[in-house]
Amino acid sequence: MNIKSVRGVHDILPAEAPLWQRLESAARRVFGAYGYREIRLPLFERTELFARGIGEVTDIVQKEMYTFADRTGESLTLRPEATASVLRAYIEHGLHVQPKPVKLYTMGPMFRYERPQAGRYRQFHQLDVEAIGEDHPAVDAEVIGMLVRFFAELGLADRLALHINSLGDGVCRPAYRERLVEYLRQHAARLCAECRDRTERNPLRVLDCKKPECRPVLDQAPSLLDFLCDPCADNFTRVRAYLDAMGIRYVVDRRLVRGFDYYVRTAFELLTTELGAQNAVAGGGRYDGLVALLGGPPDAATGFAIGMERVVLLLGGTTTPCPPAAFLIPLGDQALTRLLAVAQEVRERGVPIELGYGTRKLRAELERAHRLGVDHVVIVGETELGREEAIIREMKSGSQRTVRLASLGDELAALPERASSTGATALRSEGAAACEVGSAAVTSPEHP
RNA sequence: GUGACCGUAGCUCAAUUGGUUAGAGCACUGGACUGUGGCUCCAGGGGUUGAGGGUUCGAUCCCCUUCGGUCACCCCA
Repeated sequence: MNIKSVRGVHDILPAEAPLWQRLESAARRVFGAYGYREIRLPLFERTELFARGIGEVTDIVQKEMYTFADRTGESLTLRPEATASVLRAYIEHGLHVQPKPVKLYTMGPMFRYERPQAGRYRQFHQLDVEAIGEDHPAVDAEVIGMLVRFFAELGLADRLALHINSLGDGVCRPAYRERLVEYLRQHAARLCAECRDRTERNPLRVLDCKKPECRPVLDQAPSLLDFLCDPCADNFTRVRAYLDAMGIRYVVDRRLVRGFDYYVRTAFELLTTELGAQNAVAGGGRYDGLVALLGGPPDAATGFAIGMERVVLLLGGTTTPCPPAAFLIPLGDQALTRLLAVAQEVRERGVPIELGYGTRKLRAELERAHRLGVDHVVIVGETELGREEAIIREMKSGSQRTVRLASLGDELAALPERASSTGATALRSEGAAACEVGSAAVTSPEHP
């Protein structure tokens, strides 16, 4: 039996990889402009880190972690999210001595043992951002502004809605929670079984229930926003004022909640209606208690995570490779030897070259060149070799010219540039179909 | 973890109530066309019908199990 990939994981094939490169380069560009620096982290940590950092009673820790014992018997876990690792590194390497806030981003795969579904996988990827050591509401607004800018950069701004809320803090939330539980118990008869159960376990999440029969009760439920203590209310007002000043549109969504106690005040999500049940493309908020909980200084922190698969789904489509500048067709072994050397030289100069291997008929090679979409083809057979010449054929017109074999490299390097030399996206000269060059595409200094 | 639907070639899909050698298009390779592409035609390579078991003279089709996919619940990115 053939070996197949594991459930819930997927390969990112060449047709799709340029989309990911586009995401990654947009992230580096945008986050860099806001002063964020990349941190690269291990994919697994001691299980204890996640158990403490995410919360023992959460679904993630209770049933979704990829946990295993290494050879010494120590319990390790593939990271289900990045925040705990970022903070662990922040504490472990004393990054807290740097000017605050310490602004970090990281990206890569996360692992959760869940049933796969549209926009949800067992190995998935996140872009993760954390601003640590500053509790000013402007940091929340600034981080949200960066998130919005990132999606604007990708052309997705008008397909996403920004929802924000305030979760209060350790002073005002307990009082609200008590009040909410009281209300939910009163109206338990009109709630679904799940909501009745959650009323005791995790009352804030009840507000999240999507079942229509629960809506009337939940819509009338007391709102956390009405219970915010003065400092939290002021904080939320200021966050919104900053967002308004930046011209960022949002809706205050009082159903937006977080499961863990260390989340305080600002919470936000970017939502879409285009991905089925998985409507959150990015989510974040403030978690002032977490650094201390993990054994660090009492530093405040705020941040967000972007689900990369979900962004790629929104971007949609696939890409076709950009054609090389020229296709070299040797006829026979001797010609191949010469053209291989020429190709090596021209590629050194950053010009993409495709090369035949002299094993097929000229006709077949030309057909292949045509299908690759190349503009120029070089033909060198016995005749040309004998004269130290090469034929350069312009495919569209069919016109050919003969050049000295010795100067073929210069001729090829001087071919008009088709691909955009700046971005990761270029248009084919035919105009219709877009093609992609790798984000590492090089333009040689001699040919800007 | 629960539920529904679905697995046939690299891709998109066929295959009479269960019927003998599982087909087509696209893609790939070659030929018609000895060293000159786009069009056309022909041919070829490719499949343990996801896997395992069962019923049957006979299973892609019916049954069971399992793996995977899709969607939803749960939860989240």
